[in-house]
Amino acid sequence: MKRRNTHSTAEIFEVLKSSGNALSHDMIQENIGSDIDRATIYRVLNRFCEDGKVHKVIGDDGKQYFAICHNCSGKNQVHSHNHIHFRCLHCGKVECLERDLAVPLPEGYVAKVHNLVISGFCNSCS
Amino acid sequence: MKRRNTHSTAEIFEVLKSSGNALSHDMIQENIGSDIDRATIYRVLNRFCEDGKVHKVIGDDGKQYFAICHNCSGKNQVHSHNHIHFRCLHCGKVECLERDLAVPLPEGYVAKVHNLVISGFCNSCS
DNA sequence: ATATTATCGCAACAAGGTCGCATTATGAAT
DNA sequence: ATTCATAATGCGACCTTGTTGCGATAATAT
Ligand SMILES: [Mn+2]
Ligand SMILES: [Mn+2]
Ligand SMILES: [Zn+2]
Ligand SMILES: [Zn+2]
Repeated sequence: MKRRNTHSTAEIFEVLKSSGNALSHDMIQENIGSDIDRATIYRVLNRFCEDGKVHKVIGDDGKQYFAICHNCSGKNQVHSHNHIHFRCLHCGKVECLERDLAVPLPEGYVAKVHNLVISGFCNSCS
Repeated sequence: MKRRNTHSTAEIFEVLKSSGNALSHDMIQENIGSDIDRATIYRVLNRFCEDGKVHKVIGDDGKQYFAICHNCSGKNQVHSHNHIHFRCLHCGKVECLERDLAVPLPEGYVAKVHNLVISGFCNSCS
């Protein structure tokens, strides 16, 4: 299962990188030049996640958002990013607030995945 | 639009209360005695939310979970609960960790809704 | 008891995401 | 350069979660 370099993967990664934010599937499809199938986009994104190049967040709208990983060592499927994400209710932007958050859990609880989203109005929209 | 007391509302609220956790639609349908239609359950739950009796969390599985509000003054549709929720990857339980969390946002950002979920293994499953 | 209308049940719908499968095209081997 | 194995794609079908329209039912007030 060695990865291949395809047009799709290159373009999708480029869109994610140049955006700098977390993007949903349809945001990616809009910002992309060529026509790439929905299923392909999801498959590419999930592959990126497996490879530790990208992480996924579920928004409070129930949609999946994908953002490039920074300082992400592990290549595991689940690389926990314990930072907050902010989703603007006006412009739709979803960004990673890179400041890490220490979350205290009760005794005996083991955290595997952090999915922290705050929605509201961003600095450009408030 | 005055609310009426129906079997459905009573039963659903009772299930939520006796459970003590945040429940998804299908969890409610399982734990309920009678047969209540899916659409009705959602409508009842959304009414509860509007009335400030219940709050909703989107899990990292993309599903909606509903939990009874404690210390919730406002009757607004959006009553922000800035506490963490924990979803157990083994037993499926979703609970409100009632300890409030102070989240620092960058200048100019206005928080409206908090959707904070950590998944992993609870004390009974770790 | 009657009237009003909030709520219900059912079916249809919509959105987001996944999967199976035949086809394409990447990267390695010759 | 050609051939080969198979990763990746496109398309359609499918699934799950949740919402909506509408006629039927039942909760409350008079
Ligand atoms: Mn992030
Ligand atoms: Mn809660
Ligand atoms: Zn904005
Ligand atoms: Zn558990």
